[in-house]
Amino acid sequence: MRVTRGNTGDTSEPAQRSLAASARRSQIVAAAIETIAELGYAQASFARIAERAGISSTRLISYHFGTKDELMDEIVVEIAQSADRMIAERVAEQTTAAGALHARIKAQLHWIARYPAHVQALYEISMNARGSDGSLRYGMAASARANVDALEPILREGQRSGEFRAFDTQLMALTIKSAIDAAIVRMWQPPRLSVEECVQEITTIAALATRRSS
Amino acid sequence: MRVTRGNTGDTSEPAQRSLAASARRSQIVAAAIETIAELGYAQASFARIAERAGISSTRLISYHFGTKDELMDEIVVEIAQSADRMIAERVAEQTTAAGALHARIKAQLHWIARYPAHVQALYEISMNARGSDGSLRYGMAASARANVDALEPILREGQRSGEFRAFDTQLMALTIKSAIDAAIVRMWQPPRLSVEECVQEITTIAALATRRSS
Amino acid sequence: MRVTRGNTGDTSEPAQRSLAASARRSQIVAAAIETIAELGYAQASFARIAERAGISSTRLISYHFGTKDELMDEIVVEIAQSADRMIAERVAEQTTAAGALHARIKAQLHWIARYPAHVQALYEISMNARGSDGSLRYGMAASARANVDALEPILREGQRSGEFRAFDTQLMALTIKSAIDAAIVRMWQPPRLSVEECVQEITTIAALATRRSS
Amino acid sequence: MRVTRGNTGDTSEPAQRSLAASARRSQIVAAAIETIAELGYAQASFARIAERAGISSTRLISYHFGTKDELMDEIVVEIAQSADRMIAERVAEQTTAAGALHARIKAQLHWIARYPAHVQALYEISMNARGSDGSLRYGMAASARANVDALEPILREGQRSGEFRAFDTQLMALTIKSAIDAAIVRMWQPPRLSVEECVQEITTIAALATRRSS
DNA sequence: AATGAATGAGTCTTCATTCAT
DNA sequence: CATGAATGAAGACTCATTCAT
Repeated sequence: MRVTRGNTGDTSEPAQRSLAASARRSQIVAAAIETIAELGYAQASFARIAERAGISSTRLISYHFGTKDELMDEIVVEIAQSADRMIAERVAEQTTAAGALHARIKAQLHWIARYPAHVQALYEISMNARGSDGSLRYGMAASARANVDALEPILREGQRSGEFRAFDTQLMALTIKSAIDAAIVRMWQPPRLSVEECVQEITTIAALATRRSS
Repeated sequence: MRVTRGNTGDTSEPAQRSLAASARRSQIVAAAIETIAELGYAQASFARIAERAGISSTRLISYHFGTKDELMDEIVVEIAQSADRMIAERVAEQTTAAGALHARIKAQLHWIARYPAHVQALYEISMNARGSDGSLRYGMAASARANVDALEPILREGQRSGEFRAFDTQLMALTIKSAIDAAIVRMWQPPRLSVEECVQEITTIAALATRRSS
Repeated sequence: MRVTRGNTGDTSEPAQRSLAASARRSQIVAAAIETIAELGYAQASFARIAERAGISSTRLISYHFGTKDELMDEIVVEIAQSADRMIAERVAEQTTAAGALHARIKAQLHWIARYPAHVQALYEISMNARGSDGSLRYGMAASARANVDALEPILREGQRSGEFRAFDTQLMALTIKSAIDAAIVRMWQPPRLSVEECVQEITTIAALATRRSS
Repeated sequence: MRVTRGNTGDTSEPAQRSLAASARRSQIVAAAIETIAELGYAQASFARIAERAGISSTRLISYHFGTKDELMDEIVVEIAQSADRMIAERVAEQTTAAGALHARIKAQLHWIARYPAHVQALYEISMNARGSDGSLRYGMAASARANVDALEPILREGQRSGEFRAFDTQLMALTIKSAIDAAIVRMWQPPRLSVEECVQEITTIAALATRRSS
């Protein structure tokens, strides 16, 4: 991992990205996501990303994004927004904690089913991108954190309202998030389950694991 | 230019490793595990491994293991055996499926707590080691497969004996495995839970998710 | 470990070489030819070529040519063109087969005398450059083939017109080509013969070996 | 090419090879010849030779031969003796220069046809083996010299006796040697000529090129 | 907004040879 | 007669980044 020195020498890098990201930027981000998803983080060199993006020189990437880390930052944000757009609204309209939990699991699984490359890429990046000191740039659980952070309030609310039993909310949130990850494998590797089947199984497990014992 | 042709090139690789792996081999494997766990797979170069092992030249590694892939193979086997030694016997003495499931979760979590570097390293290797065609050498779920394969028979037996309800055994196995992974995060990242607390939480969840509804 | 996948790895190899090969490319090709001629193919490492070319890093070579094989391809083409430019026209103006044969031998020998390094380098490359399967990249007779292919039509025409006797045209072409190679030794190793003396001897031999017996 | 330092340290290398070369030595020499013939000089590493010889360690090679150069020396001698045994006697019984020339060409071609690997290996070694100063260890024409040195006396005798016309005997010897080399290509690369056909063609050419004009 | 040229550090692997026993 | 262990040098090639225009 290279020591990032300030790019003092460069004279003409676009100082502030325009509000509407340029087509070039999107093109590169898309190519990077595909490349990372397919070949893995370590193999996703500027050269291979450029090749997939159909641009002649890697210089365009560093021109638009500066360093590789900055490109990754943008990718992570892009993917997170993609998921949020699809998930948040479906949860908002729920009134009970159990309903919100169910809705969130369902929406999450549907997003995963729809954007497999995004899932893979986010995973690769969060597990491999490291700073110059060797530590993970996005944290080992970066891909998890967003989901966990969104799940925990639901769980706490369920406990407060009496819908859910007592348990460690953070670990339960992690477990549900992990169960969703498990469903990814079940959806992608034969013998495959459908999205709906996974939703059925996971929501059942979540319900059993969280509800007050009768 | 490289005439790829097995590793015939290595002058005199020890043809048959002695039954008790040499001290040097163990030393290198241990250093490699530590390096991978701390810095990640991509950063675990021969140079860094050699440095940690306290040997003068990277040549010693390729001398003993041939290629990096072969070193990784040995590490994976070593780690798997380490886990098996600790887990298998504790499960064997159980008579009920629920008991076996409980014992396995507990033993697994204790192994994880005891050998964190092994866990990390196995994870890094299985997620990053790739063959020349770009595919994962140990499969995306390699670190999972062993556990899943061990869990599923327990679940099926539980369904057969009537202890467990009906569910997709493979997905349930994956989910339990993932719940254990989730506990890893909970054990390692503050605010930390103790091993016993994790055992308590996870076994409860597993019991609730699998038992016949009353 | 190496993910062999074309030379996608090179960050930004110049996509399309400008029509007039850049000065740098020519400089490197020239240095490579000299190095190969003097030290032999196996010793002509990027490091030694770079040193002779007076460039700071071997990276410049792989930047401009990608791989060593591609550099060799360029050298071979360059040398072949050099020879063709000098030889073809002198043969074209001949009207008889005997005349053409004589002209070709003469032109070939003059080219050899003038570009000894090119001759040596072409020889070294064709005899040593090998593909990943171990086979010769340019064929054992690559340096010969061009000459043989040029000679054979002349010989066949001579037989057709009745100037020449019956013989195996391919073997005769090979023999004449080899006789020219023999003259190389005679020109370069003491006691030396002059180019003209060699022309005289070889054309005499060729004439005697091909003409219709009286 | 490594600077050969005296092997002062080694305590037990066989000081003088026994008169009858040991079976091990022959085995290694044979494996080396095959390896060089098939893969080329540069690829004929100790490791690959050992592999083909079926011995476990390259140490055996350096044990028996000291350095690679010494192994090559032995190979060259071995091959030269092989050829001499087969050729010399057939020439000796000739009484005329033309007869001797004919006999030598024939015997040479038959040896080539019979020991193709020896031919290839000798060629590879003479063209590639270099000393620490970069110069060819056996000379560019090493494989040629023996034949040339044997041919020239025949040619001079033929000129003295009046059988042959005036020509540069050294160049003629080289040319005939080269014509034989040409026949190698003709014998080994399709469309193939038989040995006898090659003998016929080459001896005809040699006769036409050398005899007194009528 | 884009591009060509250049670069130094780093990767794994291969090499013949030497030190021990 | 044989072998296991170790080694330093060198190989081609890949990497993200910077300098120019």
